[in-house]
Amino acid sequence: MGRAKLEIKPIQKSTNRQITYSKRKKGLLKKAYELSTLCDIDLALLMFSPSDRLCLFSSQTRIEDVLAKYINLPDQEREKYYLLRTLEQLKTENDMAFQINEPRHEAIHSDVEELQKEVCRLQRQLQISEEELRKFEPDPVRFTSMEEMEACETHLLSTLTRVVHRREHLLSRSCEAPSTQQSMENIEGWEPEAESKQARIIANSAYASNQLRRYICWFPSYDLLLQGSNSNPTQTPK
Amino acid sequence: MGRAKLEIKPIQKSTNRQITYSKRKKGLLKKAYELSTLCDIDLALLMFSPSDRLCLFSSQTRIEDVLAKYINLPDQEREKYYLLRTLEQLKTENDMAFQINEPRHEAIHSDVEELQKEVCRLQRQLQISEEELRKFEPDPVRFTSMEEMEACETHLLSTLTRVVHRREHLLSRSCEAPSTQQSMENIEGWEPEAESKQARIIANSAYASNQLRRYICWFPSYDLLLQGSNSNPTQTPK
DNA sequence: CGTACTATTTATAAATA
DNA sequence: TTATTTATAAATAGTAC
Repeated sequence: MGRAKLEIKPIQKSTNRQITYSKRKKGLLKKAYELSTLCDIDLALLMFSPSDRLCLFSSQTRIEDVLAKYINLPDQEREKYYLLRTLEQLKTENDMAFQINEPRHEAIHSDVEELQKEVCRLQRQLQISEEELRKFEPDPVRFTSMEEMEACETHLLSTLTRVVHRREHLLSRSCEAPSTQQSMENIEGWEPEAESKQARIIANSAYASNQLRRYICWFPSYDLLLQGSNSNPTQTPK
Repeated sequence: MGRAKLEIKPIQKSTNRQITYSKRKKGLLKKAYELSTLCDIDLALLMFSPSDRLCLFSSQTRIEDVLAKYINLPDQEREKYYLLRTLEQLKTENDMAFQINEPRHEAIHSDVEELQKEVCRLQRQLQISEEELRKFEPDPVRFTSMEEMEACETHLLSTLTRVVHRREHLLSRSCEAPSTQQSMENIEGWEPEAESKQARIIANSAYASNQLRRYICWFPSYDLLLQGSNSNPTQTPK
């Protein structure tokens, strides 16, 4: 349509390209609007102008919902494979529906495949991190076996032990005899060390030592965990 | 175009609607292809057929990148606000660009706003869950204060205690005197209870009781944690 | 950049196979 | 159903403002 037939290939002249974009964008938006209205369907159209500005059309909220589904995958288990399935259908559909004598099929195909891979990858990643979180934040009612419960306990205990040892290690480096209550009360006069992170830690240890003492009182068994430590263990208060 | 002028409003007859969809979909895809080729732009088109089947077109990989950005938000901090920004631009642009005498502007506007809210909500949610995970999986070297370290320990300990109490509770419900080694060896003859979850748990407790005994040997201080439990505490083996 | 004007091409509604 | 034909409506390339 138009005075002359225009070959479908990139327009070289920048001004012409911009003009054509403006005109055809308007047309495409109108067509999209008409189709979505006539057939009462959800439709979204996203494009970037030659100067890379975003232009968007969407008929309903469905497309946003699809994006939300992408994002909310962890929460909405039942919709997890929705997209993957529709993309699979699409690969077939595209070859059927897109009957233009241009070598676009391949590009579309590989785009879709990349998208599918990405979705798969993300689903795997999600599954992994969900499992990881379950290890830490278990719902005790949900346990189905004692082994599971024990694995959880072991995991928590080892993390806890690691943290406790770390603190114990830091305390022992900060004063020569941190194992007695006497010496723990003396740590208020320390000089912070050079290393920035440790300096900050040690600057807080006067407060921390008191907290630790109270902590041990609350949990009499707790200090026993420290006995596995390489550094001097804190003694149980009598 | 066509024998008669067609009003742009939802087609009532299902068959006609389906026919019009097929025809206009093809046309829209062609237009989208032509525009994206002529102007060398990134373009994506997503639509759902009247029977809710997905049809997609995309000119390059850009749109997938945008989706990937949505999805990868947690990983790619620097691109976190890209979409939000472009959506902001869009709100202005839409009013300018979409010059059709139809009351679509408002709908588009509110769609965009919803999207923006969704993005904000997800960013908040992400931040929260990241913090939550840090509580569980701390890098001890990263601690900047003793309070932080202690908060972490308390958190781990309370989770651990919760799990331990839960197990203790289940064991005590499953046999009358779970506190002696003798009675723990007798639990192999239990009748599983009616409740499905608990039934599964209890079916495993013969094995579990042995595991627990070994566990207590490995961590002599561990059973002391149980003393805060409401149910009968497990005794420390002598 | 936007509009307005055509001469043409293109899309497609309705009919038909 | 789905594909093809045909008459007509719509889009737009080139042009000028």
